[in-house]
Amino acid sequence: MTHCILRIALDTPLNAVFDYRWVCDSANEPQVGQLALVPFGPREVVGLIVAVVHETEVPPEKLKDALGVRAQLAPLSAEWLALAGFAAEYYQRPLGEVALPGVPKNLRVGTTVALDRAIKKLAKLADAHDGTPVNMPALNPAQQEAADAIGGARGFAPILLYGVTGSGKTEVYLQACAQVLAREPQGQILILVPEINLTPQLEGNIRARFPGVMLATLHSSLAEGERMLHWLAAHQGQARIVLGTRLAILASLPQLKLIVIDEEHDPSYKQQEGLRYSARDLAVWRAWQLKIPVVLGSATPSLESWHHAQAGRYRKLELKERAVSQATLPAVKLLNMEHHKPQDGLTQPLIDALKLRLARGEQSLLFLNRRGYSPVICCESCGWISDCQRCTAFMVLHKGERKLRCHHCSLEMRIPRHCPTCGNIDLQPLGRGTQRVEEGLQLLFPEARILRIDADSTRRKGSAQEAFDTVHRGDVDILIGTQMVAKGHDFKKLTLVGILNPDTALFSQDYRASERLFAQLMQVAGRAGRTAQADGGSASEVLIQTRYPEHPLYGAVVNHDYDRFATALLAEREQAGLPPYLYQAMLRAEAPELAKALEFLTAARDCVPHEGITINDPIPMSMTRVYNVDRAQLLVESPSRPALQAFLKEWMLRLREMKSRVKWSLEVDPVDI
DNA sequence: AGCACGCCGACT
DNA sequence: GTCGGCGTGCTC
Repeated sequence: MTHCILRIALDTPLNAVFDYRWVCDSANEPQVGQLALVPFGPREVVGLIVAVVHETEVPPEKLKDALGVRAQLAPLSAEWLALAGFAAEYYQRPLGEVALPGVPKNLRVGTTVALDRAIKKLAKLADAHDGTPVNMPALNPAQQEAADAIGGARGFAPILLYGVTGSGKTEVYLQACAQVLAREPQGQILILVPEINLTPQLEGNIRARFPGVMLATLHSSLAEGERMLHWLAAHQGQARIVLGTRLAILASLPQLKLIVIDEEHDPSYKQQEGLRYSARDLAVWRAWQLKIPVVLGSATPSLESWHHAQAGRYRKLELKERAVSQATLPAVKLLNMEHHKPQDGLTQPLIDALKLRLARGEQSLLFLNRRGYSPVICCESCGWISDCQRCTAFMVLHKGERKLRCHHCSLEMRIPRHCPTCGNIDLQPLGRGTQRVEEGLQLLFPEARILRIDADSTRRKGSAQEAFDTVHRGDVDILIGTQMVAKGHDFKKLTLVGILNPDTALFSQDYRASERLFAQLMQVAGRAGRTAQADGGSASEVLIQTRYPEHPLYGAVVNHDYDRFATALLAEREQAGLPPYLYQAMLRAEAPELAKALEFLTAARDCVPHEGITINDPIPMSMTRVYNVDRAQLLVESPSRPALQAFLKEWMLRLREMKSRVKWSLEVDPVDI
């Protein structure tokens, strides 16, 4: 019996590893990659063993004994540790903060009963390794070519699968998966989707197609017991297909042979708090590390991926046709709101188009990315508007609940009967959200079955699914919704899409806004006409109400021309010196007083030399105050990623030394500027 | 980040 | 007299 020292990463913002004593004979030492229970301050926590050594600098009186090693669990592989290590370094966070949050909570507590139970349960399940697919539909030639290219790819192979909405990308993934499963008897496949709740049919499709393989899902709304089981099934190599959201990119997958990122342009692949990683970027790194193919699928690829494809670094596979023969892309028309004055937010041509669909028994979808009744109310006589007391934002009118609500801090108040400043009783709603459009529709079409789907109408768990089921059953004539309705769904009877107020994003300060708007419009337009019309006649259409019909973005949407739009946008980015031609990081600070936040950022700007790095001036964030805290930001740029990385590493050391009381955080490759 | 320790205001 | 406010300091 001797002692060894376990060097352990813990889930704490402290940028350090911690050493613990452990009694073991030298033949039976714990292994790197195992989890261990240790005392940490007044608590007991589970950490990750990153080294087993025999000496330590830590003075003996500080050194504590580890309490236990999770020996039942196979160590996390060296490759997985390297992935976590890379992410930690790249995003400038401590290793423990990257490696541990993805580990199921039941593995991170003092007791191992849940772990032992899960291991036993999985051992009972027969190893389902028969990758033979059933009911494989025939592919069209372009789909077949893509599936074969992915299935046949060897080594590191980043592939951009660029296919119009409805072109059958999912079928390509599934058949490529079938090829990989057949070739690699133990191989695992990771499929990432933006939001699992919006793609419930994908899980069903995979299960139905591959009845002989174990499928595990990983996403944030899993119950703890399930999360444990699924994580373990992936870690032990039993689950051969893992379907998950961005957090699944950090799953332990010892036999990983293929990664698929569906809708790779989707902003939800970027984590927006804590460790701000891009699951898409980590997926490409992971594929590179393991020398395996990675498929990035989209109808509107991110400019980053498009740029890589144009430069030949990614292989581009294109699906130009809709998969269902006779299902054509919808005709997109712009309705100039200067010519057609809207009533209740709807122009006459759109109203007529809705009438036509009602008469034909077809479905319509109205898209308005703004929930609530109206985004603000104001007093007509003194100009008072419904500002939030705690945020730089308006209180949104929710008429049904008779409340004003701030969408940023959730502050609620009753609708004032009269103006709080001048007493005038004539308070007017300004602008319109989905609730107000719904109300207008009910007046215009009293006989129609109208359904609203947004975050407010689907707050109860499972209610979103119920709502979508209602639409799929055909029990809805007009669907009005926010971006929730834009993704994924195949509405068979849908032949009209109306887009109500997209103009605001055209003139945003954020240079990525137009890229996002374009993707969103293409996505929602793609909901229409996904099935062949029986009579062949009732073509589907998309009507966009705008004040700027001459804007090139709309021109590109009308022509379904992502290619040209992306090329133009990339040229602009290159000329303006913006990503992907430049690498960025954002330092953000928050404090009760804006001046304190700005002061910190100014000090940060000057605290370290920065040759080859551009540090901009600190500025207040566009929404400066949220929940009584003022926020400011400092943008750092460099044309060289390694140079930026080297600078950030040094910078973080200095900033931590500053011991400022201001709360700050760094985001590498920021998406919201 | 947690969590404890520590030293000053309004309550049973 | 104490409950508790959040400043500051530590975690192998």
